[in-house]
Amino acid sequence: MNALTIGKLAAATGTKVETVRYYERAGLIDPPARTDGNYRSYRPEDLERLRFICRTRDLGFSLDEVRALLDLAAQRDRDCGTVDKLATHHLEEIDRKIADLTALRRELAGAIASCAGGTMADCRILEAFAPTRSASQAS
Amino acid sequence: MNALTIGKLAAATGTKVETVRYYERAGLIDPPARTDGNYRSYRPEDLERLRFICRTRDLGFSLDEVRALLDLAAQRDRDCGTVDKLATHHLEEIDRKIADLTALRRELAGAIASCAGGTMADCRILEAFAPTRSASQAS
DNA sequence: TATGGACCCTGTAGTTGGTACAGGGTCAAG
DNA sequence: CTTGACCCTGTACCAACTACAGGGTCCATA
Repeated sequence: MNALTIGKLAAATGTKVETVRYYERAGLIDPPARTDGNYRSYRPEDLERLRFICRTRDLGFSLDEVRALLDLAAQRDRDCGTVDKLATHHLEEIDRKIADLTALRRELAGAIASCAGGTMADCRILEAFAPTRSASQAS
Repeated sequence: MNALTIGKLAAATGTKVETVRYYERAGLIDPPARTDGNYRSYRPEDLERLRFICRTRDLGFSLDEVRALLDLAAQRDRDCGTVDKLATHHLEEIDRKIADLTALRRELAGAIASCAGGTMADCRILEAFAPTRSASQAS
């Protein structure tokens, strides 16, 4: 009745049709029923599932992690400690990335700040990128 | 005399041999001279160049940007404003990434904090990943 | 001198998470 | 009945490597 075409499903979640098909190939969503004309026909639950996938992807989980979360969510009687572990691990990774980017940002900002213009030959930014101070001599 | 094999070059920069060959294919480093046995033979300048590439890659520049920086650095008499622009633009991107990750971190941390354990069925983390509160009813 | 192991060569395929066609079929409105 | 929007499959492409497979080279040691 309230079946959805792939286009509607994609539109409802802000994904692209190709991405939905890709998720099917990747085993994140089950192959749906087909209409007489061989169109994919989705049920409301499929929309929920896709929304879950989009949300977790937005939160930076890899497709493998999303798969794991979906599997876990399906086992409704089990303890949710595993989910907590997965999420916490992901949080740590995010923290690592932020720390890396912050360090990198400081370095780059320092290099930029030290440049007073002029020619390439005495550009402090390029100098900061060259690992030895003699990087630009010699023939 | 002080010619380097690809292995030495890679070791001296902390890259892998395959990566060096990849950079050659990608046009970041010139095809070096070959020995009688058809081994690549690198000069000290090549080491400098590879170090520059590694350093800028570490700072998060894309290979395209690295290529541009290398081209710019070679034009020693020109004004270095372009380098400044490229670096500043990259810095802005890093800031964007940090901001994105920070927002995401907050969301994820919130979800994790709200979970008090129990079964999947009442896991707050999973709930936070489900976009509608009715995501788990109906057969 | 022979041989073994460390190194090098080319070429191709895989990774992640999609995106972009090409070349068709289907469906609903006018 | 035609037009245009949508759908189908299959394949190739993106970054930036990485990992083989199947061979060749080099050199130290027995």
